[in-house]
Amino acid sequence: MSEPTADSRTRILDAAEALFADRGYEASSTARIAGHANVPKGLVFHYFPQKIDVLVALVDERTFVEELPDGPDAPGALVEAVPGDPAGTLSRLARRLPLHASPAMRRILFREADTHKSVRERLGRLNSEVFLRARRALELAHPGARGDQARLEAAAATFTAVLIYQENLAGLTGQHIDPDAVAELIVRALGT
Amino acid sequence: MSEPTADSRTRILDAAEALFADRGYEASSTARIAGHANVPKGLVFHYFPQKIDVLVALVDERTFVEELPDGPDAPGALVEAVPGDPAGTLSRLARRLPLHASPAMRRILFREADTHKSVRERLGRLNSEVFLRARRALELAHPGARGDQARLEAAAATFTAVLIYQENLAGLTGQHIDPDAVAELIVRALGT
Amino acid sequence: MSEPTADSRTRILDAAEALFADRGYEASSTARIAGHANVPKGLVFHYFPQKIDVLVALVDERTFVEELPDGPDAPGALVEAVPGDPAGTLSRLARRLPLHASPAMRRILFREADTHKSVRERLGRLNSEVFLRARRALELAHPGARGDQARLEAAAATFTAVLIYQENLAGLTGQHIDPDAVAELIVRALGT
Amino acid sequence: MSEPTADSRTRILDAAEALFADRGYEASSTARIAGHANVPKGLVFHYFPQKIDVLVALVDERTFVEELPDGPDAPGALVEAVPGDPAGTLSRLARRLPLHASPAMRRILFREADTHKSVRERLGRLNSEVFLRARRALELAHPGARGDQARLEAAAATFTAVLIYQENLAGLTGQHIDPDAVAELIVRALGT
DNA sequence: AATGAATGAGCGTTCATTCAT
DNA sequence: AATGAATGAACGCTCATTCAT
Repeated sequence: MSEPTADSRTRILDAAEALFADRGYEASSTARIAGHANVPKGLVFHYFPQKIDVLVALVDERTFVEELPDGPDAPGALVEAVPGDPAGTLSRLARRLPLHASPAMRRILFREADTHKSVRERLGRLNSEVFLRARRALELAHPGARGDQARLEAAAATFTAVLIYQENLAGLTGQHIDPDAVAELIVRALGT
Repeated sequence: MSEPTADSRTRILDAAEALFADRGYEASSTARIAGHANVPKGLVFHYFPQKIDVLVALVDERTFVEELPDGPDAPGALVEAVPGDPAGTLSRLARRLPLHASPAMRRILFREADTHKSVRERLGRLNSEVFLRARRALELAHPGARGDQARLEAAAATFTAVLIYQENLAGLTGQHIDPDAVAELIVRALGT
Repeated sequence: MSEPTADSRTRILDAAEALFADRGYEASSTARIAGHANVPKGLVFHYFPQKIDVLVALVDERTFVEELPDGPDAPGALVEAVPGDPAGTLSRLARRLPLHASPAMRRILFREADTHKSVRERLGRLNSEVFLRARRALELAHPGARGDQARLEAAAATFTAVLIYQENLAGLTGQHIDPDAVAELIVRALGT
Repeated sequence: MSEPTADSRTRILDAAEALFADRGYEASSTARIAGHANVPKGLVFHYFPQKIDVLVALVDERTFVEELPDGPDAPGALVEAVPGDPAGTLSRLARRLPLHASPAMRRILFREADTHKSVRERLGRLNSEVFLRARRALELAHPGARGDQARLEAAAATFTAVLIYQENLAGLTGQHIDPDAVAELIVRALGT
């Protein structure tokens, strides 16, 4: 038995996700959200007392940053890590960002981050996570790099920044950056 | 000796610069701009027929991307370039972005880029300029890197991205990146 | 027993009808309409998304052109027609214009016709209807007038124009025209 | 020697004439008039202290109702009158309205009449004049019609109304009326 | 006579939010 | 839980008019 129409709350969130991604939070009125969701205007405020709560709920419920389980040294924590192949490891990380979110939610995450604290926090968590993984991957690949802690951090931070903002940057500046090339670069910089 | 009161148009732009940087373009009403500038509401529209024209005027008049003079090989074109010291050259570039703009205008440039074409274009110009200079610096430092054109470009693009977005990224993700460390990293990656 | 207060939408239309008739559409602000209707400004736009929709609604809902029922020869189609008494027939038509509308709506109909298409269309319908009835009346009265089709049409058009614009003309030019006298004139012109 | 550019006052009136005819008095701002006239905004108010004065000046200076000279029986007063040819006389009147005004000024005259007293007065004068001439023409043609004074007046008023509003009516109702046919009709109505 | 900056009331419209039902 | 009428502050913008120069 297939579901009937999704329930109102879900439909409201669906509509908001599409609209926020398309035109931004400010430019999406609650009335329009209700219209797209095909629910009466008042119902939006029944579920979400303030407009901002819709955004918060979206970020809470529809983005998920996959965190490294257990301690930093837990076995199997980093599926993509392959000792001895640091560039490949980073490339795989690039292709499997530890972020579960629709493309629309990704756009929202970047677009609203500088105006809304809860969004910014989620983005910060994503950043930490990617940074952590990149650093771990580099550590695993270069067991000797211990003395170069500072350089390793800079490498991980650089990779993280480029990786997370890649899409965004291309839209703003028109310049495309290939994450694989950056991965290779980073690895060379730390190379034997 | 204090200046006489600046003329109204300047006061309007001053107020807008401060407000746009502080709360964003959308959230700064024309009435508030007029209030801060201490001019009547109508005067804003006397000088700037549409609100967006205030933003455009700010970007036009208060940001300036310093472009490389003459041809690509003009002497003195790249004041920060010192052959044989690529890392230092990049570091100097990091400290002297070819962008003349107040801190407030920089915030505006990054913040409004994805919503307003004219802002995006200015940012694109800045990006190109930094990329060009970074690439030139790396070429000068590594005359032998000719065969590695692709890697050189990736290096320049990576450095540019980190450099331009550094401030922004720190605000969004809480992670600080030291441009000097990135410069050193990049240079190492291109190796001897 | 006085009616309970009419609902808001009705009160808005009442206020607009009075104001549009009194000072014209352009000169009646939405704020003033709301004030007269004793409703908050925003409510006007709840019911009528654009100001023009108020005028359109008035014309749609508060003017009605009574069209000739059935086919052109339907019995009883033209209640005022009395064969053999064409002047009387026209006079009766003059006294019972096939237009159901308050005096205020009539003023609005004439006043806004040249600026607003929907008003003009309604007025055009009224004109056609009066013309049709006048022509029919003359045909019934002068069964022999078949050869004079052109003259008959001119007569009907003349009568229609004078009849419909009578009130308007008196206001503009100060000259009053007696529809009965025109009816008699028209009939004489078409001879025995 | 041809004139240099017309003087400012004239240019302002030219611009206002074109704009008022095109979009109406209310919808033509003084700033736009100044723009079209290529004069500074302030100058409009130098010549015409209030906006309405522009309209008044246009009507005063650019429309002229040619009045019957001398007394009502002055010889040669009615150039188009030809005793014995009343229909022809009326037709000639239709073709040579005693109104000197550009097509633009005619539009203004009809359009603004119901909102502006000075315009309405000028239109009233035109109406009287046409009425007078039509009545005189009919009197000359039908010397015996003395007993029918009332009918003669109705005939003249009908002809006047149709003649003056002909163009206007066609625009509003889509119905065209041929003044010659009306002339013939009127004359038949008074016929021998 | 000529100029354009200055003024402020008012306009149509939007919108988040409230609330009685 | 569900509804949509009601509310009023605020928004971007227009405009006739004033006035110092």
